[in-house]
Amino acid sequence: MGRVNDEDRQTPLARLFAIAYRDLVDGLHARLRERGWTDVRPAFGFALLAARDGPTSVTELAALMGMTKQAASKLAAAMIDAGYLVTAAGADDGRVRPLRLSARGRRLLATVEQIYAELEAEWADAIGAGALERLRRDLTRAILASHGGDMPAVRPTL
Amino acid sequence: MGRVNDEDRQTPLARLFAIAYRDLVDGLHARLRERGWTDVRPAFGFALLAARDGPTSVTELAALMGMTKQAASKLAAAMIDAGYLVTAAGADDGRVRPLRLSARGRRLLATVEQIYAELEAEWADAIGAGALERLRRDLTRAILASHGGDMPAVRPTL
DNA sequence: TTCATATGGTCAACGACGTTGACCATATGG
DNA sequence: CCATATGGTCAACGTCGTTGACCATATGAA
Repeated sequence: MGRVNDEDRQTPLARLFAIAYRDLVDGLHARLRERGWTDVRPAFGFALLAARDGPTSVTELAALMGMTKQAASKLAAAMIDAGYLVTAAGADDGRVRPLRLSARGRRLLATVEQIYAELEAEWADAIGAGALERLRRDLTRAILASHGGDMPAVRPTL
Repeated sequence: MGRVNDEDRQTPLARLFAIAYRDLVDGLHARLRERGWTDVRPAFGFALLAARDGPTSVTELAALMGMTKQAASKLAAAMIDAGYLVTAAGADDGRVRPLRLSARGRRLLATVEQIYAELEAEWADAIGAGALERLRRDLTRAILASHGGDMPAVRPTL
């Protein structure tokens, strides 16, 4: 007793976050594959959410995901290729090309939301629903506090 | 009141983890740059920790970081190139090439630990030390629970 | 109207980083 | 002494993001 060994050292938060994130993302995509969605790339998830409530645009996507317009443009192209997004007409501004979910995209989104709910439910089983909500609340608070009250992009925009 | 808008929907845990992780990692590297460490790549951090308490090896590195031996080999080469690691002789097993911290690597590690402590202290200021430890405990518990009690690699080994 | 400037979006070249596959060197147990 | 496992490297490739150059449309001011 009293000796500080490796295990006594607290695991760095960064490591915990990295592990937790990959757990969820890998779990999601593993289950998607099990259910026949074999061409869903990890980056698709957040883009689907962005288009959930209405058309997005390349620039919006870029801001949400904290990447350049060029990268967002490639991502959108890949998702259009895969049949999850379609470019829609009808923007007031002639420069923007609205992106919206295709029928298949809506089906994927529904599946993603269902699987994701399962994953969070499993976390709740593991540590208790109360602890899970506490975790979400603490984490949200910490992030908001260090960003002046705004929820930042998935990756901070550089 | 009563209307469910975007902000009422709970932010997915995965998104929170992704943001939190990048916050810490980017914060660390930004401050390293400020202090003159300009050639530190994000992947170096966990490798430094691996070599903290004694020599590692490419295979150990690979296991810790959840990547292939080949990728770990490249990472080690980059860190040797940059002068943070040295290959040491003196393994019982003639196949392994022990990796240990150079003097410069030890100085970097000390700086990283100091900055990292600052970052966690800022989180503690933001949400309270108690809440931060609670967060760490809940998260650790959740991860361990879904991995049969072992702390997994940063990225799950495939 | 017209021009300067800002903004949405694309194309092309490149770089960082990981993967697979083939291969060599050393251990280790019949 | 050989079969097999394990530590490590080299080479080719894929994914995904970046920078830089560029085009098209808006917008405000002269």
